[in-house]
Amino acid sequence: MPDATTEPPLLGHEVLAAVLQVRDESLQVLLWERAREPDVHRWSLPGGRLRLDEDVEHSIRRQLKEKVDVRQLAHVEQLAVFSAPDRVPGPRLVASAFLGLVPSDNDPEVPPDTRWHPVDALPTTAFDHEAIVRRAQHRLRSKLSYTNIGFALAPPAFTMSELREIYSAALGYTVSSTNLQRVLSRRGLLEPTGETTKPGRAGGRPAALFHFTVRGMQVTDEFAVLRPPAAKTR
Amino acid sequence: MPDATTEPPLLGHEVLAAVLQVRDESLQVLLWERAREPDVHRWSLPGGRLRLDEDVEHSIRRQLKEKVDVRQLAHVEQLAVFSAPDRVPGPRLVASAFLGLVPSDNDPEVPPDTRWHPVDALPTTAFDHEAIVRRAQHRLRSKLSYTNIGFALAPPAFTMSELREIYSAALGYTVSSTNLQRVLSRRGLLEPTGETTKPGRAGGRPAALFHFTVRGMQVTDEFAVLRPPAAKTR
DNA sequence: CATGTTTTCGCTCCTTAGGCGAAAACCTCG
DNA sequence: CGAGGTTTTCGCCTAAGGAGCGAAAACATG
Repeated sequence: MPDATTEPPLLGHEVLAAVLQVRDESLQVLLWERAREPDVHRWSLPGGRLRLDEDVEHSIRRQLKEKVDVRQLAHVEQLAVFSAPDRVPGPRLVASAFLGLVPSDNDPEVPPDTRWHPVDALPTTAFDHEAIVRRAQHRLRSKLSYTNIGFALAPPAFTMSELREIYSAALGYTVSSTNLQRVLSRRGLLEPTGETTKPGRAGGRPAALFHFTVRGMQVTDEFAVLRPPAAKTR
Repeated sequence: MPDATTEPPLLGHEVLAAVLQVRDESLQVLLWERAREPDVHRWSLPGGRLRLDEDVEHSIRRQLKEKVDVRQLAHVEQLAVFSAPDRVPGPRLVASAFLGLVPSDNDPEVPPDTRWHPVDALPTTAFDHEAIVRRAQHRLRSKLSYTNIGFALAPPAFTMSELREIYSAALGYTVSSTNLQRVLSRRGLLEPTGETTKPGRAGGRPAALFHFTVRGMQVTDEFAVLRPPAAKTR
């Protein structure tokens, strides 16, 4: 409520993103190494200050574009606000945290101080950034199960084995490609392209290529377990 | 990143809550009528400025305690940050929005300028508060289906008919008490207390009383559709 | 005690997740 | 070029959870 009774407290606001990608069979997050105090040499999430003329979504997209070359962000969503008064030393700074997803087929160019780190083997992180990564990881895992967010981790076309590996890496447990295909197809999210890949040098049956349908390409958190009444088909 | 290179922009931060409760068979939200410009006489969400010594969760809880007497908030969770530069007139103000849930059995005392409004018949709201209410409603509906958040809307003990009405009102469509009981019981969230109610003046079989189990009393968004491998029983 | 009302329970059906093994389709090597 | 090895695909089955429906149970009233 914009009242100017006394003096309203003003504070800094930053946006941070845990950008996740499956690479080398594991889920990894993009971090850069701090060169200055505080928390020198600790690893922190990309992001930066919120400008006065932009909302947080614009801001995180701009910052990611500026600091690291991540144009192919397939999905970005808010995670939560991190606002503990002492979350960073110095003047109060509130953070809007985001989850970003990059399809596994591209390898964006990143500055020299920036690296991908497996989320299961994080280096010492700065401030509360590890908590943010954990939150991102948890959100991704949940949504992989009950939404179609998987498309944001997968390349435009893929074999079921490839998709299986992506899902397995992100979920942290092995999923079978048989079942994965069934589930995604049944929901109308998956479609064969018609093409097949040539088998590896070890032989094996050539794999069919799939891609997500248009319907599968935007995130829907529509997924009821207590379903709406059965729409009475006649 | 706390760098003092140039001058980091400072901005105001408020916390707002869409407090929802099922009353009179419909899902309602707590709003108060603005007495001052801007947006006089429009209805807005309870909340207020974030203080420098508290995080947003503390802040919203404090503000709700101060402005309206809602001590029995069964559940509070972050919704999202609303940060459009022009979301309120005047100096920049970012909002952290929350969802709050009040069990249907209590009728908290509220100030005279404050009213409950059915979410399906909102009055003209101030600023972007309607969007926040919509978001809250959507979040509630989703989570009712795939989590056990329902306990926060229900009284400590209830009949299945009562719970059915609560769920129906919140979800916006009729659910059967038979199925509701089955689903919740199977998940180990529901338990009969052993007691029964006396039937109304119209007669009828006395209804058994239920309550949520301890396990059902904290929100778990654990709900995988792609389930972890079957834990190999034997 | 007949009638009306509300709740509860048992049975069945359908959809979806998951498992498993056989068949299909390719490779390489002798 | 056929045997053996590899990888993918497909069909068939099971299990589990959600949903529907009607009968039975348990009360009230006149």
